[in-house]
Amino acid sequence: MLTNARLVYQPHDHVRCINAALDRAHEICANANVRLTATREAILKLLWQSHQPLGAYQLQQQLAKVSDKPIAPPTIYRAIEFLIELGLVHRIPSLNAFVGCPFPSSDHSNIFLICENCKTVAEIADNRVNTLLNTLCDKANFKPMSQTIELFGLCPNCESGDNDE
Amino acid sequence: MLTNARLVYQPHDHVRCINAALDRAHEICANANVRLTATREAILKLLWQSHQPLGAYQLQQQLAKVSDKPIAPPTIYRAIEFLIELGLVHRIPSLNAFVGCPFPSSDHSNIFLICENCKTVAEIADNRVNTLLNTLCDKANFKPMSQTIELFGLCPNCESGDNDE
DNA sequence: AATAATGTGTTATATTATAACATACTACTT
DNA sequence: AAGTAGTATGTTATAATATAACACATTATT
Repeated sequence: MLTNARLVYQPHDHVRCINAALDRAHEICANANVRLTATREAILKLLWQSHQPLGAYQLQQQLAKVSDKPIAPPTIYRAIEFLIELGLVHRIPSLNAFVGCPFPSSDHSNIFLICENCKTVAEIADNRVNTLLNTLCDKANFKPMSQTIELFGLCPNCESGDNDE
Repeated sequence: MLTNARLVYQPHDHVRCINAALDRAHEICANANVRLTATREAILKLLWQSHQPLGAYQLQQQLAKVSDKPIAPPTIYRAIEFLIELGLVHRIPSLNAFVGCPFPSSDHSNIFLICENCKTVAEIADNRVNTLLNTLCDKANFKPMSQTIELFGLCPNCESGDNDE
């Protein structure tokens, strides 16, 4: 099992998250021989500012603060698309929002723990889940290609009464 | 395990699907002491016309053919909300669309098999999945409340080369 | 029939996402 | 270094999805 849950739910040095993510991104882009342009990197960085997913228009607003020129939605969506294709970012469909992937090079079971209170999202990858789902698909004669598993509930901080918003 | 996959992927008497769904709906509404109004019933019926999810505006168009008056989005969304709350309908977040639930009274693991070719959606409920996911949540100290599991791939008909659109 | 509760109509608008075409940048070739 | 193909972004407009706010209608109950 692979997860960033422990980290996400604890106070931690967030700069390290960001730097680690950017390092991974540079490496992955280099290997894939594609360009991590300024806009793309800026968006990835913004997505790692917290463990709460951001929508495209939130990203636009945040970018406006950083950059001098306003950036229009198509550019945002293009950059997001790029990052998703490389596995660096996930879309959380039920939130219409995007979050950085903590283990972009690993197998993706794409299990998201979404806190309904503070909106924090942690991710899990677990082979047993994939195995089990594959078994179910087999029985149904369904050939799975990709998946998104969204679990909604309360993170440890919010369940214990904290309001960590 | 509970699923409608076999049924969905085979030619079948569709009128029975619809009638069964409406019967269940009437019963559930009666038990809950809420009203299955004409609009709500019409929308549920439309959602059972096929096993392909429909968006709110598709529902609106279909309704326009049936009803005399045009029905505005808020009414559609209200009816959908009602049906979802009763467990009669699911939202498929990645499609922004809605589909009838084949076993509204049972435990919901909410596993959707979404065919990327013909868009057909089958549903599975399986306790092992829930058990496993609960175990993972426990380890992460996350308290799950609800979930949506979307599996994208090819249904048996589309994988075998048919184009069952 | 009066009333409260529930459901729908109506208008406007918010939010999310993409199409289509123009321009700019990058890397490679010669 | 200039030309060129490929890639990335800018720009404008608009499509698609969803909801807010308030008015009116219907239903159930007394």
